[in-house]
Amino acid sequence: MPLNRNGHTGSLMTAARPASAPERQRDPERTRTEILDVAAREFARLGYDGARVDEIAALTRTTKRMIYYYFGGKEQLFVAVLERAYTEVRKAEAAIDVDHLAPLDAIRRLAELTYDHHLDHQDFIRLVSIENVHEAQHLRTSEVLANLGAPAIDLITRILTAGKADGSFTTDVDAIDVHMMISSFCVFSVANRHTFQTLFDRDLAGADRRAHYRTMIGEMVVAYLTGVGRPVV
Amino acid sequence: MPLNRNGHTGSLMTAARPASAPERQRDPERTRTEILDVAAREFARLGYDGARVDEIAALTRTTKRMIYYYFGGKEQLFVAVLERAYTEVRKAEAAIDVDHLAPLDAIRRLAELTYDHHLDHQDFIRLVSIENVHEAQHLRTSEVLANLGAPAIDLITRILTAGKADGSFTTDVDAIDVHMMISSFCVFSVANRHTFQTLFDRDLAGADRRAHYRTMIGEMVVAYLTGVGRPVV
DNA sequence: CATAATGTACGAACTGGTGAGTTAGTTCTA
DNA sequence: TAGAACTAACTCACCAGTTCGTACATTATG
Repeated sequence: MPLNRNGHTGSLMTAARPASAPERQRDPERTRTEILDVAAREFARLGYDGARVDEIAALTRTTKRMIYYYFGGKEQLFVAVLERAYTEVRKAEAAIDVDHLAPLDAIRRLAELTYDHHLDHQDFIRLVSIENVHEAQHLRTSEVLANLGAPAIDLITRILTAGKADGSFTTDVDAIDVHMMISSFCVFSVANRHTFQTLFDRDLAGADRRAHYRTMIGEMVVAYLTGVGRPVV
Repeated sequence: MPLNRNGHTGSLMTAARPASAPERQRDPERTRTEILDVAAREFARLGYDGARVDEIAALTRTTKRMIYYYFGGKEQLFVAVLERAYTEVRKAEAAIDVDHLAPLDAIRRLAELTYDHHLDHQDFIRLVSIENVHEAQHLRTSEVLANLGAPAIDLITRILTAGKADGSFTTDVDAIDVHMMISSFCVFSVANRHTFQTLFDRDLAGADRRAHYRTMIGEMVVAYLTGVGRPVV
């Protein structure tokens, strides 16, 4: 299992060794990252209480003692996992560029990109669900994650402002509500996939339905922003 | 703590005793129900692995032994909790009557009623989230819950058929997708309440916002069913 | 009095966490 | 530059408290 990510804030930032370099026996960067990788999988798979520190350690090339050495405890490890996951998502969001599109196309595109992003990061959605069961008690204690939602809202605000200015949006709505509308659809598709499948015999996240639901969320948002208040024919 | 619910499928359905009757020392019906009530709260609050059998027993007037006597184990207890919760929700859904309304009003009303129902049963939504973390493994083993989604879909199908017939719905969409659209919004409002609050400083389930979001989901559905495909002004 | 219902006490396995000692790799010094 | 000195990184063995589950005794009730 190759390790290639690097998000550690060490005091001395060691440059990534070239592939030809001899494998170090001691590599704090690698150890930390590997623990986080495994922990993220285990927490997403089994929940906070379901995941076992011993098992996480066993799936690592290091020992349980190292988890306590680097993170302090199970709870702090979970917070670290959440922090890294949210930070990565934020980076992906920041890469979204729809400013060059007309407002209607921009908001549709944003919805579709959000949908794809959620479907591609199902473990992250699971972690968020788990954190909600715990009433966001870990997220709340993290300082790293303060004001993490702002950039996404700013983007939507820009689109809404432009759309109202040029008359393409007729519905008066605020950015957080639009974000919530898009998120709810995308999150539900992943988070409630299993009970929905059981009750309605339809896999919301199945590869064969992705295109359909991607289009649907785009149309939903556009219909809402252009349709409410317009007289029905 | 008064007990008043009664959903047990005992072999002999004992009629509810009048309030004046002497309190029985042994009352399997009451014991079973009380265990289910407490277990539902604890599982919803802490998740499957977070909830403790000893703690559930302690919050009951009976002992842990009775949990094993009546349900067999922690896992079967959780399944019983899910079964009762889903069955109650089904009853509430069956009580919804919008057949007398015009299609547009009917679908809007259904969305609004669904929203209220979700907000009033947040513990149920939590149980569903928890069950999804476990990939619906308990729900799948339950025979009681087979085809539980059918009535809800049938109702939507009737409304959609009527709306297409009289021309008030222009968008071609199937009933399960409409259900999913409504559910995603309502479920998200409750299930992701805590992380959303933390990131965006807005309580989606706050009493002061319920009217706003109830209206919003109604308008969303109506806009989607009437708006997609119509030329934008 | 037969039996369904209930309480008591206990145990085996697990689980998060830690004390204490060891080693790889770096840096300082003569 | 040899090697001493130092420290971060690491291993091992273990513990104390917990947690699900059960054997066995007891009592209410029809």
